[in-house]
Amino acid sequence: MKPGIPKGTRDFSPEEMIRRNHVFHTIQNVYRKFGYVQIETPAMENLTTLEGKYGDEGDKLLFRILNSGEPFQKLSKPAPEVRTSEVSEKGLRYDLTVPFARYVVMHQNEITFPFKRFQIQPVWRADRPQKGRYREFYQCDADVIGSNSLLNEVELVRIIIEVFKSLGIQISVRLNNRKILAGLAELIGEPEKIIDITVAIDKLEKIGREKVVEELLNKGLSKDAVQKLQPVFDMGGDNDTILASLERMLKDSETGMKGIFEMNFILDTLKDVYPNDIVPVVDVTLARGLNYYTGSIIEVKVDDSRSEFSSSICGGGRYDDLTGIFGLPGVSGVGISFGADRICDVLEEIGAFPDFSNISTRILFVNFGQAEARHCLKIVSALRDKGIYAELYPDEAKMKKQMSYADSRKIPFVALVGTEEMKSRKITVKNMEDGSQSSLSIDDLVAKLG
RNA sequence: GUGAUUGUAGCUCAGCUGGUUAGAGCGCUAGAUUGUGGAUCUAGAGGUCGUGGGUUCGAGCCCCAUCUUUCACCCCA
Repeated sequence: MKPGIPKGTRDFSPEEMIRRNHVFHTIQNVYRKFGYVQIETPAMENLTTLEGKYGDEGDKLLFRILNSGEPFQKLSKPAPEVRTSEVSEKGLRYDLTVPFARYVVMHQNEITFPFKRFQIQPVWRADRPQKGRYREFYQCDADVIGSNSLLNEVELVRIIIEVFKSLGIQISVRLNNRKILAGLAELIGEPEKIIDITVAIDKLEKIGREKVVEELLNKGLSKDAVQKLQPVFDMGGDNDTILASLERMLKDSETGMKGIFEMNFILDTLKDVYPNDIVPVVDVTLARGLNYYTGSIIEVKVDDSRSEFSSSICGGGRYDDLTGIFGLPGVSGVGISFGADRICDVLEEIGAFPDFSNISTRILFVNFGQAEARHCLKIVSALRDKGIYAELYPDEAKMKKQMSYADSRKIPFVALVGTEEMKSRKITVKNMEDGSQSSLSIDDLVAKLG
């Protein structure tokens, strides 16, 4: 049998894992610094938990797990009409936010609100893989649930900026508010078409004004309604200009005005508290597909001359009632999610990973035979007790082979302890970089490597 | 789901309009060098040409199907 792995999944080599862990640890450290605590949830959830939370597209991309116990046994042979629900009741998680909402409801009596949790785990989507798109990928989520304060939004933006500063990636942050989009839909008298409108508007930059108008008309909007959206197409300038013109448009929409207020609050607070940070850009065209967002919407893209990466690498927003469907209404949450795999792709592309050579074994002991190996193991053990990464070559192989092993592992020192050294209680240490050799006591060696 | 694209040695890839025994570089193994890695030289191992059908006297090359790779659309981290 020829080995293989499912489409859109990947193996990670030791070198890649070092890099990936660097990203995970950087994000995790920032989360911890801001008071977030970690949880994990199962890879699979009940389909009832997952379905209907991500829109029609999302449901299509859910990986469904076949029930165990031969679910097809009772079915007739030639492709019977069978409802998915009859053969599958579990699915792999599509994101971390919905399972988190489920977690909050199930554990509401143990949780002290506001609850600030982070979660770093893989998610699965049955997408067609392409650039920056995998069927298994890691999300690094931080959410605050049980607090309406806009200070949470402010904090999350600050976290984003700190993370990417630590990683060394230049970014741009875009900010929008679902209430503004709802206000616009209200304004043109098509409040129930908010999703269609936002999805179309989102493409403005990509496909241009005419195509967007065409798409809106196709979705059943009247010419008059589309005409009313014109100011949105023309919107430009700095944040204040955009917000001012939105205010003119939405002055009669209570929801819309609330969205504008929220945006202003977040931007003003950021400017006041973090005057040196990059400023999020107000962007009415930012839609984000996830159906459950109700307030702020955040998206981060790479803005680095060294990178061509155009997909978003972090996103988030506020959802006012995600726990409601699980039976805990009136609890608002807001969160962000870093796409670790895409971030790794970007770091790779721009060569911004730190140098991780030499973080493993520092010294390898050559194996000359049973008695020598035993003697060396004692020294190795003493070194490890001092916190020095050391290892003994397990086989009594040829010198060349053992040296090559050290070389390919980039181990900087090799210890040669044969009968001579055992007698004199010394260790011959070879520096693999310059080839120099010296004869040292254990204490000298500890001092050299420690 | 739609439209393209890819698959030949462990890796990166050649392989002419279909024509004898499918090649190279790197890597690997052994030796030159039995207590010294990288550099050099020599030798060697390694392939059902993604898979299954078809066309043909003859298929790595043409046709069909399928899987896989990569990319765009849709959507998204």
